Amino acid sequence: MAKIIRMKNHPASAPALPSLRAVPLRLSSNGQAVPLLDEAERETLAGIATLARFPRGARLEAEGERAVQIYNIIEGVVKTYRLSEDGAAYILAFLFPGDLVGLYENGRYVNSAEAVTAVVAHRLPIEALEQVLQRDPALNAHFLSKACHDLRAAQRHTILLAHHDARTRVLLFLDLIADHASEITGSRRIVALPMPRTDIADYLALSPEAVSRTLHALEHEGVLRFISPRVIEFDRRDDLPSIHRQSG
Amino acid sequence: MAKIIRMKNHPASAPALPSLRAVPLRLSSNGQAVPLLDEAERETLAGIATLARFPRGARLEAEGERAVQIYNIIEGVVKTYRLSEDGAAYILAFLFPGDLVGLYENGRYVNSAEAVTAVVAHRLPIEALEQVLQRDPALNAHFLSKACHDLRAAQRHTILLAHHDARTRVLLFLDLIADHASEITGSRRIVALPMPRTDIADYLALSPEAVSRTLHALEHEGVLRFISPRVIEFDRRDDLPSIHRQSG
DNA sequence: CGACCCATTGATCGGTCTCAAACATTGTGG
DNA sequence: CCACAATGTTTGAGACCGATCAATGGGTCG
Repeated sequence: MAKIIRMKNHPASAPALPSLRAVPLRLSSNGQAVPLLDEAERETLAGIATLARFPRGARLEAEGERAVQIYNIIEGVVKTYRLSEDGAAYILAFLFPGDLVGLYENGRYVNSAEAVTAVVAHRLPIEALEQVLQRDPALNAHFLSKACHDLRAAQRHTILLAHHDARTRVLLFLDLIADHASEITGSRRIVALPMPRTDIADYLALSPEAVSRTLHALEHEGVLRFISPRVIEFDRRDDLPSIHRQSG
Repeated sequence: MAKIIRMKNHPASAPALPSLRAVPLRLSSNGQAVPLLDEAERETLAGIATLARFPRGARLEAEGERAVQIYNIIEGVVKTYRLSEDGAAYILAFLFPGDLVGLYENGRYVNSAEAVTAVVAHRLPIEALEQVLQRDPALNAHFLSKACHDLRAAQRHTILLAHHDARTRVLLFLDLIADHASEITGSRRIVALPMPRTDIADYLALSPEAVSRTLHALEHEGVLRFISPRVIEFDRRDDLPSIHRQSG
């Protein structure tokens, strides 16, 4: 059961148009993430996009490579990471449908990216994308909103790591992942963890053993319940510091 | 000695125009941070900006406040942070001249910001700024570049925190701060630390005691030398994992 | 010169890492 | 359909490192 539960139905013959999901900068009704692009903007992006499919474990890009394209995820989960010299991985983010993959600097990718599950994505050539953004200020503004959204997400990750105890980190992680891959079932939520424990550990800066121990300690506390190793029933704790919530 | 060493000379009567510093997205000669804006763009921003001065310790904005303006730092150092319920602070970034302060979401500031030193900044009203960006796609693209730059900086912070040992965190911090506030003196560099140990600790997710101990341990190793508690002579170590360097 | 903030140092405690091994799950081929 | 292999996951025991609590020392500014 390694696939996201909340999966949209879309026939393989007609994949969804490009889409950016983010919490808007301006005041909106609720502080939740919403699709930023209107139909015309999605069509504009589709005009320069080609479809790409990746099996689980495939690498979308590598740190230091010349950046020629970015990806817009339609379906599946991607992780971005860096490798240290001793082989340890530092996972920077898990990316979901509506996210962009391919942050670059000085013409080269900053991070590596790998498919955690099977992934379908739009491939957007950088050259064409920059021209489109230059001609369409509103679209450019949406990419700026998305960048700000990702910056806030990175800051939440920072705050997660700033907590010393494994318990808080794991709870914050579950809270984070539940926003993307969960399904409400009565008063509790079923949360699917698309990635192995090692990836969770590399994201939380914990050992896989500590992740496992902490999850089971939380089960004994009654905070969550295992349905399978990758699927848990989880009721968001309200005693988490409000500082970590999506919309402050 | 709490002020930045590498300080530009500018008469108080004619403050510098707004400026954005970042590593460009596109391939450039060296991978270093450079001013993004040309003279016309700086004048455009100056047209909507008003000058603001803050003494050390002044708060520029608070988490949750309605966002009406952002700041472009001309001189001084600002920290952005969040407070947890028990009063602990999580410092997310130290910001320097050429940086922007005031990340917001859903119309409200995400973080609090406070002047670490005396600060001079341009106040940019959000409403006017968005109109200017809408009319000037190139300027908009530069703000996108800056957002990507800040995202990469946040990821570097994440990787810093992912390291377990205090020694590595402190070395990475010194490397980071040296890019902004250092002066070459022969083969070594004089690095000024504008902030107290408690702020360093809150940025590194260490206790102030651990920061102090680690700095002195590094002095005993010969990696650095104290000139005063806030000024050290520091030669960038080459045995740091390359993963952390500014340009990969 | 004194008061306050900041920085440093010391001892104990606790939590996570590490190393090691058993167990479960998934996918594959006979 | 079952046996097997390869991941992936869980559990256990001891060592290490930074947090914590407490107290002293130093700098700076009024």
